[in-house]
Amino acid sequence: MREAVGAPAPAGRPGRGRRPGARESILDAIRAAEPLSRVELAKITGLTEAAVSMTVRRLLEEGLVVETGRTPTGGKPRTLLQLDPIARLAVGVHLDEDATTYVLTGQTGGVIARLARPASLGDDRDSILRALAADIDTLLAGSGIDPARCLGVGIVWPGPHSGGTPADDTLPHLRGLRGEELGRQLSETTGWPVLVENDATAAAVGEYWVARVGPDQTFAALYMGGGIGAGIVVEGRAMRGGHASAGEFGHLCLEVFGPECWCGSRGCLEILAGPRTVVTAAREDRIAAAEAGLDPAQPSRTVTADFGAIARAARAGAPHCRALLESSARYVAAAAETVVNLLDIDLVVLTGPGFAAASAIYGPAIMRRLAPADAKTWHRNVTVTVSLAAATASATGAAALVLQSHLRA
Amino acid sequence: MREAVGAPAPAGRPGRGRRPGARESILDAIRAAEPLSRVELAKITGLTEAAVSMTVRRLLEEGLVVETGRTPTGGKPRTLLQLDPIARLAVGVHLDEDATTYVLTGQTGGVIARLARPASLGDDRDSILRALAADIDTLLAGSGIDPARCLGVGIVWPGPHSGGTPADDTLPHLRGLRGEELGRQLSETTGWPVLVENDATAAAVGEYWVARVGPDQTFAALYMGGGIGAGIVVEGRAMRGGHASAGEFGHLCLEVFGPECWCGSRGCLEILAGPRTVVTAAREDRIAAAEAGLDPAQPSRTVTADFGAIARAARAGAPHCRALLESSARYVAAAAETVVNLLDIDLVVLTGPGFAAASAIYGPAIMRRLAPADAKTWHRNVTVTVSLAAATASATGAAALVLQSHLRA
DNA sequence: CGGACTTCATTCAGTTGCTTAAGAATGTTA
DNA sequence: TAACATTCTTAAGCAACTGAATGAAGTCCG
Repeated sequence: MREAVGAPAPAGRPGRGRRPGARESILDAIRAAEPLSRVELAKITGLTEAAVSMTVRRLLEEGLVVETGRTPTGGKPRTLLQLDPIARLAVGVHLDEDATTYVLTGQTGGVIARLARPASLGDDRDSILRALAADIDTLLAGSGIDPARCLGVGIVWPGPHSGGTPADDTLPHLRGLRGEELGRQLSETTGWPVLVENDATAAAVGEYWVARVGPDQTFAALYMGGGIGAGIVVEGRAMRGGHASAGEFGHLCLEVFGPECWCGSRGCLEILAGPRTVVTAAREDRIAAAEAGLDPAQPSRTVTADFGAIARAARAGAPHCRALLESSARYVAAAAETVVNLLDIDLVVLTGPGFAAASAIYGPAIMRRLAPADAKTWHRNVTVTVSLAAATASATGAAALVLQSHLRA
Repeated sequence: MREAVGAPAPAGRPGRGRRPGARESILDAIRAAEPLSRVELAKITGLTEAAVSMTVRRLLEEGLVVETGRTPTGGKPRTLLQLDPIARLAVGVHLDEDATTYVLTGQTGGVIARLARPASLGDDRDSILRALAADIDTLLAGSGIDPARCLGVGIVWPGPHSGGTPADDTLPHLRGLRGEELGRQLSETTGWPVLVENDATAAAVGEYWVARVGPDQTFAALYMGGGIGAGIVVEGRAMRGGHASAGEFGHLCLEVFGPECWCGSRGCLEILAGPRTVVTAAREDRIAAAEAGLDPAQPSRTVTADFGAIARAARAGAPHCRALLESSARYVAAAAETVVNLLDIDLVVLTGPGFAAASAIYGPAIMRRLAPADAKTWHRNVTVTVSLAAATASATGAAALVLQSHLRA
């Protein structure tokens, strides 16, 4: 068991004097496979039973962990340990193209309270920040939980966690705002510590957190909202890349001489089969548009909303919409295969509103694409699943990042 | 500065009680930027000056590091530290399709002695193993170096470091041999500790080692020999994937409905533009075959050798050969862009005999492909370079793996 | 030339987080 | 009730690192 999914490193330097972290290993092991006894923890983490005992005592004193029962053995029964779900909490905020979602999440990833707001929270940065702060207060107040237990706020958007702004034209009122500025300003406004993260990366962390993925699994969370991204977790650590823009799954090249993408390159997944492209195609196909109830005279809704409408129509049997999605899915499947091959991924999780709406098409397409080479050459066993909480995965992941960065200390 | 490029983890568990490793950080820092003084090391590694001082003393006692001068400052001059290039050595062996290469390498990655042998060392496993052992002894004996300084043998092949065998039909006499068996058997035959590694991964480690790449750079070594692979190093650690088959760069999908690849999928880079495909195309094009001196009646040589001939012809101005390589390069460039976008790579190094022969075509093609989106969207600065020692990069990397796994302790 | 100053490096005491080894607690089985 | 099995805790020791003070080796300047 290695280190767990990481928040952005505290600073350029390695944590001074940090040890491999019995605390962290133990908390992560319990999270992934609770309930566990001390002896089991020792086996899993590779620590001594003595070390586990001491560390667990501290965790019990802090209230992070609780004893919840015993299982009989040949000798003294094991005392089982679990995380106290509400011992520590964090707020996750997801700034998406078509909605703003707030969740209050405990150590086990369970959603304790949630709040949905329209995407547009105000006309300028200041009013948006004030609205965010007010909503966070409302969420905490409404939950009935002691705010002292809340460790901070994680905020998630389609941009990188630092060093840049969202690349496409979502979030118009925040345009030009860099991740670190957003974090600092929101921290000043709310008084909470704030972490900023990319939506796909956060979704991956959230999935790692709530779906009890083990640190031994290499996994990718494919996220479809207004665009497509991927969060990649290797040995329990989220990959962010040198400049915090890893996971640009939408800009994998799938056609060397394909159409020009807005990113400046050609044949990207996004331009060939991204949700925006699907929506555009549906609006241009009179039958598909009618199937999905897309009004050509009123092109105003968000990509996510339109895509959802297309997916609903396809589920209801509409052939043109279904064909559009099937076509998109073949590209997404090839891109998924690329990622799986390049990184030797064990587990692919589909998440975000796009895949939540259309997983019945995309999931099987990916599995069909992976199957032949898996059987013939790689002899691996890649699992493709759909997130159980695709709609809130990113917000939960944002909160999980905050929790983890604090529980590590 | 994080942990350095990793040898395969000692065992499933985390090294029991391993500390973040002042030793490792310091050695890695010196390797990447020697000469350095103790105070500089403290700054770079984040350790205290006291800790650096103590650790360096031990390294001096062990002879790993030497003091090599002073630089004046305002006060007491700094004593500069360097690695002793021949304090510890390791043998790297590269089992390639068309040759077997041995290198004896010191701590700084410099090649102290080398030996080249034909690819086919024998007709069965036993005689191959005996030939390997004999050649390793010859190399060591001929170098005039005390064998006690040699830490072991790294062996590199086109297969995974464990859990599998080379996927294509190279190395016919070793067919069916698994990585861990090869390592164990060679260890028994030679008496040295043996590590097995994939050729592309080893090339990446070798490049990290000799080209003084810093742990802060995310980089990919693209390796072209009889096929195409990639070794990826993130935060100073080589990515191997859950089942040791990461870096299957040759099986990125670049044409969703492309031709069927031998891996069982479609449109893979390998089948569209891999060296084997280039060679086949050249042999089928009468003019290109003539340009490269490929005899259609005698199709026996290796892919690597034929590809080299094509590249030489192209360098000499042969238009058909050049066109074939340009065509291949456009696919490779798109695949490189995919990797760069997905993992936020800073540095791409081209290595292996294939790229060594044809880097003049592939390098610029990759840069041309990356440029527009870099300028328009990503605002990053990806460096594309050619390995200075492409021919021996893998063997050097194999040796580097051995050195590192020992110097960490 | 000698003292002040600057910077590099080391020493020493104290803390932390583990390890090993022994032992206490808590059950089952005969 | 004694013997056993297993889980968990305690105690002593070690290794690595930190912080703060000290020593060492130069430059600068009157």
